[in-house]
Amino acid sequence: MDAFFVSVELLRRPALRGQPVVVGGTGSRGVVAAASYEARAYGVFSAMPSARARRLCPHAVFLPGDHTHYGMVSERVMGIFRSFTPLVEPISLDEAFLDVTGARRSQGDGATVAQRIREEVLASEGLACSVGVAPSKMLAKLASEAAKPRASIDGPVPGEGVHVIAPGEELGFLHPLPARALWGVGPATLDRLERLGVRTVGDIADLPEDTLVATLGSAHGRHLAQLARGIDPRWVEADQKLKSVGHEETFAHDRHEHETLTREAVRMSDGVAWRLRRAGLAGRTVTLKIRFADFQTITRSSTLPTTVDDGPAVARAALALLAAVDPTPGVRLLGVSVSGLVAGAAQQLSFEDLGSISWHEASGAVDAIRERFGDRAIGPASAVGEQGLQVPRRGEQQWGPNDRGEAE
DNA sequence: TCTGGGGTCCTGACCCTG
DNA sequence: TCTGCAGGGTCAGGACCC
Repeated sequence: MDAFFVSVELLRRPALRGQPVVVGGTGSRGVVAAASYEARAYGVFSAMPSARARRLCPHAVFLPGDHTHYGMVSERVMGIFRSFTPLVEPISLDEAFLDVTGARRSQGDGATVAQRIREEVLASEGLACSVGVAPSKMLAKLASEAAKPRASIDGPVPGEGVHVIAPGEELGFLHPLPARALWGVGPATLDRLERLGVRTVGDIADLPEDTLVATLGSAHGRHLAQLARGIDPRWVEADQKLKSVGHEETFAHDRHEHETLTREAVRMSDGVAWRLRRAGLAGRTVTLKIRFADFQTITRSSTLPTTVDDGPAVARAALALLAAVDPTPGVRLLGVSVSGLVAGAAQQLSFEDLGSISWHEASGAVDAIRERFGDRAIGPASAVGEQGLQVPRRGEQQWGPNDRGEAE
């Protein structure tokens, strides 16, 4: 999807069309989630600190993101994709891989299917998307980027909408691209590659695989060597299993006291456990993540004897890890996640009782109350702060806190 | 300039076990 | 009993993706 979050907002606020619009965190610690092509012309890009975006483009309209709404629109768009092929692998809210090999006889070739998908998404949702058609996932992804509109100081330059890389054309397309274009080449890898004199994907392809392995490690080196030669054997996987569920928040102001962090950890544990139960999952490993004021980030994890899916059990493990951390230098981010997931309820019930019922049964009652009265109707008493009960919702603070310290 | 949130995957260190 | 080794699990950190 092209500038997905911005495009969705423009449907709700058509008066903003043609203006620089930025969606993301609006506080001083927020980041840009998406920028309209008009804003991009000023050098505003996603993942950029919002404060910097404001300096670059002070007259832009800044909107807080609405993750819930984007999620609903995304579901509908994915539904359109699935009407063309069941083999849809979502990468994010606004991107997906589609394997249309089996649909060619009934729907036409890749380019035809791509064009029909674009027309359908535009007609149903009013949203523009760009499609890459290629023999492999990585090439399709790069082709879709080649098909996108471009920002310029004279306004957005329309893209071709559909870009096709036919068999035999892979290396001609791939090798002139900058090395950074390859999936798996981020700032750190690029830095190492540049020390080898690498500038383009073709340069990577010219390097012996042994050199890449010695520079980047075995798995990463071999993987990049293959990608640079246009070899990408990964299939489109329609039903990928979730491997971890977590929640983390950057605070508007650093926290220095154990008491505050304990309350936050209980609140997050409750939210994570609730999401696990709704997904029908339970996990064994609880990880606590802490980012200090100087941006040093540590993780501490604990693997439990049995799987857990209730808030008190997750919180117990998280608080035990938190107890060993000194928060006095200032903590800017706290996170709780659960991994080692298995389908189904927790293996063993907690022995702690609430009178005559177990925590597991209590969690079921909590879920029923939230189902009926909303997610903030009930929660752990120890998580109640000055603003009342704050059960974390997935993505509600996706792009950073506002300066009042509230979720956006 | 001052850096979000939700994820996945990889690597290396360390420990335990056979 | 001690030592070496291999393999697996755990833990922590880093890099990357959108």
